[in-house]
Amino acid sequence: MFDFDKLDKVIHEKGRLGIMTLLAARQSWSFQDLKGELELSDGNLVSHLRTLHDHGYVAVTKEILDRPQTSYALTVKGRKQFEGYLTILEQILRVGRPGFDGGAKG
Amino acid sequence: MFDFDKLDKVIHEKGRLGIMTLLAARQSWSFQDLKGELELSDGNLVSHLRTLHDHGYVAVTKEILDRPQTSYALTVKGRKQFEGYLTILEQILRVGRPGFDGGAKG
DNA sequence: TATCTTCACTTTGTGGGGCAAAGTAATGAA
DNA sequence: TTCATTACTTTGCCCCACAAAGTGAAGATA
Repeated sequence: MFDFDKLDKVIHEKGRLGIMTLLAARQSWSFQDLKGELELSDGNLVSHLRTLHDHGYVAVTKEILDRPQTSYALTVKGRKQFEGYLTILEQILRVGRPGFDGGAKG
Repeated sequence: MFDFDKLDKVIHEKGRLGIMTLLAARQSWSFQDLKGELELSDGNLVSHLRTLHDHGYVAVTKEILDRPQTSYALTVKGRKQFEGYLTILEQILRVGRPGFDGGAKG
């Protein structure tokens, strides 16, 4: 009926889902921009980004401009996984909307 | 940009998200049907259903036919909360798809 | 009656992980 | 040299998902 059990646990967590969605919407984000948009504590944000990096979903680029600035972007793998995740969200929307009948038994 | 931080924690858990989606798709589900569709252990399924019930999202009906049969259905509150959840999923789909530009800065 | 099964549920224990708070190294500004 | 900022680490707490095993009630079977 729908593959809810295939929802990627790495992505399916509010903080990381927020990060992944932003990274999917724009090529590159600085740490500060992510922090401003998501309202997570430093430690929390870093730790989610590390989790995503450890799974190969996010690439990290460190440089120093005026100040140190780390940038984050989706990897090919990350984008693919996120696409799969979005596909399941679409299933949920389709099934969960009134009017759907997935072979009702009673 | 999108209200990911408003995702209802009660709903945003794989097991309960599966339950809520099924309950939204059809008026009433027996315990056995839910179990068959979701492939959760008894204890796990009961505990998720209790959590949803404790939050007022799910109504429980007990009756005895051939065998004991408990049925579950969304309450008005549950449907409303789920609708709000789906709305955020739509935001995520819109923002997370290639081509979106939420006011890119770089 | 005694036994068995099914159903729905409870209890127990374990492990994982989100999260906040505080601390830190590196860099540049004042 | 003092301060602020950035990105990150460490520590600790607490919640909770999950599995496994046990329970009581009801009917079926013999």
